[in-house]
Amino acid sequence: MKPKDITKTELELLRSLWQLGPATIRQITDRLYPEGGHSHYATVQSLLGRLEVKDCVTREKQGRVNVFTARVTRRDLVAGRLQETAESLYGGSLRPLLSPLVSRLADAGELDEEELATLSRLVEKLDAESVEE
Amino acid sequence: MKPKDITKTELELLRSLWQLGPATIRQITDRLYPEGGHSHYATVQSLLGRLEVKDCVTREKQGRVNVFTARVTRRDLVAGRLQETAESLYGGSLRPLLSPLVSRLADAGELDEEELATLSRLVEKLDAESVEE
DNA sequence: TTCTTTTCAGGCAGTGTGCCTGAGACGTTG
DNA sequence: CAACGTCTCAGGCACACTGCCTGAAAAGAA
Repeated sequence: MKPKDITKTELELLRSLWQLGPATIRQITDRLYPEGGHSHYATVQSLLGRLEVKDCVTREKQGRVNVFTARVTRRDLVAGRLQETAESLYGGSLRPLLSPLVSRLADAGELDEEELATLSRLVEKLDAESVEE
Repeated sequence: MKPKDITKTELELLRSLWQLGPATIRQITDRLYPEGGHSHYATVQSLLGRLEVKDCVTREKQGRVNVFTARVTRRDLVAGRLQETAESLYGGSLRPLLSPLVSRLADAGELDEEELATLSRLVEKLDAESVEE
């Protein structure tokens, strides 16, 4: 159960499913390739098939058509990526991710003064506990 | 300058460089493949070459041998991964990463009561500001 | 010289990715 | 009915990447 090895194109499909909700190949194709012909339709189908074996999507036959539903949320994917990053770089520990994240949040100006202060204090404390780098 | 597309094997080399400091192919090979022969030596060389074109490593000729030095830190790689995740899933905004990270930190028991409380309060506030999911 | 070590150039099988063709199944419309 | 459009499945293809390896040359050590 590792919903991680998702390619950019596959992610586009998931995006569509998140927005549309359960949808048919046709609906997704029209969304990603307006003006798309038979080949694009088949491409979407291919990718959906791959997403299905990756357990990221379910297929349900409604009458004659297949309706696909996303089985993972954006949050699931984020969590998976964070886990993966922690594993490959810090032996599974997630705490070392906090400091870089806060740094970048600060740089990007995505936090206000007070939030930043709170976080910085906390990160500093955490980093002091563990020997860094 | 995107130090991200690093494979698991390449990461092993970087690990070695981080630990050894500037090192020769021989040193790295002995570390990763004790008992390794010519082919392993060449493998390491190949991978170092690829890391070089990815700007993750520098090569410097000292006398007859090449000495390789890591050009990225573990922190750089983490930051890159976070950025990448934010881009592919949230259009570049890093803030939505905070909430899942804190959740997992809590689940993993990597924080004490007080730290958790502080973070939870902050995350809750942030999530309230932005419409989530 | 002979042996060892380092280096470079290049290749190869396996896999993943994105895309596409072809053909059949089914219903609709003339 | 026949013609058409839509949906589905099976399969394939070119390209790139990954990890690994061979072969041979250059340069010092014995």
